[in-house]
Amino acid sequence: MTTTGPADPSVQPRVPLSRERVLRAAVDLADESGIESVTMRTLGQRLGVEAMSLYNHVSGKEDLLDRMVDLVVSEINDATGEIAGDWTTAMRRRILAAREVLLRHRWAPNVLESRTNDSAPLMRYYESLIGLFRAGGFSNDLTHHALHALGTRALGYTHEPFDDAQELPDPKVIAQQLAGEYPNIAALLEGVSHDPDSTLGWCDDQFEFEFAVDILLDGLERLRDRELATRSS
Amino acid sequence: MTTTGPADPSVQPRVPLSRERVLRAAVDLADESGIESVTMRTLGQRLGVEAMSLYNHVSGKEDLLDRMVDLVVSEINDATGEIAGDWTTAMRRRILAAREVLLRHRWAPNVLESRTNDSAPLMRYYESLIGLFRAGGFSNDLTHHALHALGTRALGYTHEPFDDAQELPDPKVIAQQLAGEYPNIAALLEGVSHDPDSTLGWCDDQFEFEFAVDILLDGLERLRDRELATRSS
DNA sequence: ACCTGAACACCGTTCAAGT
DNA sequence: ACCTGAACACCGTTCAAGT
Repeated sequence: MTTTGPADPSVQPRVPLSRERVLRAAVDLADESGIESVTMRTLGQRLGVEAMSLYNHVSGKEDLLDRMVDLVVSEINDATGEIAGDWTTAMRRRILAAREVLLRHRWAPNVLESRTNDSAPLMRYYESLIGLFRAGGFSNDLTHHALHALGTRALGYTHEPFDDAQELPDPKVIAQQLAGEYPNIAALLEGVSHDPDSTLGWCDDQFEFEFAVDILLDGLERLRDRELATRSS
Repeated sequence: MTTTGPADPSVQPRVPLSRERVLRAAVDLADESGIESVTMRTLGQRLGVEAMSLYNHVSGKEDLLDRMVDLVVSEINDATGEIAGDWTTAMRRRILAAREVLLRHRWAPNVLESRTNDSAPLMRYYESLIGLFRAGGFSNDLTHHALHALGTRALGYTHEPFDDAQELPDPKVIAQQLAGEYPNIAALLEGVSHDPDSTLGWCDDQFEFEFAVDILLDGLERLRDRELATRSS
């Protein structure tokens, strides 16, 4: 068995705390146990240190959260920076690549939205998206509207009001329970039993996300074409 | 001056606490001072009672938040229930009416998304939306995808990653500061100075919201028409 | 049946003290 | 320069006690 005496350099307490290590540990902790488990005390514990030591590397909880978001958005930039090509396919691929990153950090969207300070990595991401729109022939105005229309989908995620209602049991059973009070919902749920190709009854998040992105990108492209046509006339 | 003796029925402590009063007070408090100010202690204080008394009318903080959301969604149902007509205009008007309600309760979207229990008023709202789609000739599948595509916009709101960056000072000044690091963002911001009709530089939330809703509704209608065409062929 | 006071287990954070 | 222990001001919540 290996000795873990104070001279052993592989032993935990030897590696010194740093801002970098604190932030990485916070992201890992949030990935594993959820953002609500990221408290100064548990984070310190994970790093083998008292909570108060963290304040030497981070100015407080808000700063910690700001920098955690920065790390995640930097990951998005790394994953999407190289993606180029004609604007619709490039935009689509970037958005889906961003989505993959966020699926690894499910706490990130909510934290991102709670931030009030702007983030340099986020600026860089939008810088690159705007470049794509402009190269695709979009006017300033249409680019602006397009960013708003995509909203958080530009970053690869979306909020849905029924986020947690997705682990449904057999939709047919539920449909019968709801038939009295909610006939339309019940009929919708029953749709799945009559049509074997239906995607109803379970929700394929990836499909639904792409479905919505495609509607938006198609619509935006149509508006750009119209814009180009009126401009040249 | 009026006497406020113990026999005066108009004096505050006389009106007894009730579940209804607790919930109304909580919504009012959140509207006025933000959701973070809704603590059991401050809510009790507002009602002239100790925090612990609230537990006689509400099973806890989570229950309180559930019911606060229910109140707001009920308001949406009241505002939208009567709106009928051909599906695009009816859907559009309902969504915009829901938006007006949520603009009066800005804390509601975030709380709604943090809920894990499903809400009867929310079910009723979706029941009515689904009815609109079905009456408009949408298949079960397309109705399902449509609800996902609309996402929270079906309820009249949307999350944008730059929510707080909207009280910008002069966009031209910002553009110059950003020109070095973010040339595309800067160019976008400068667009406003070259085009007097541009909507850039400030963000008209209502315009942007309707812009996105219209893209989605147009796209959905197009898909429905295609669906109807293939079905009848 | 409803309300209260004291207490508990958690937060983030400050500060004086250690090395 | 970095880490610690004790303390403070907040949370939500429990519980025994009052009326």
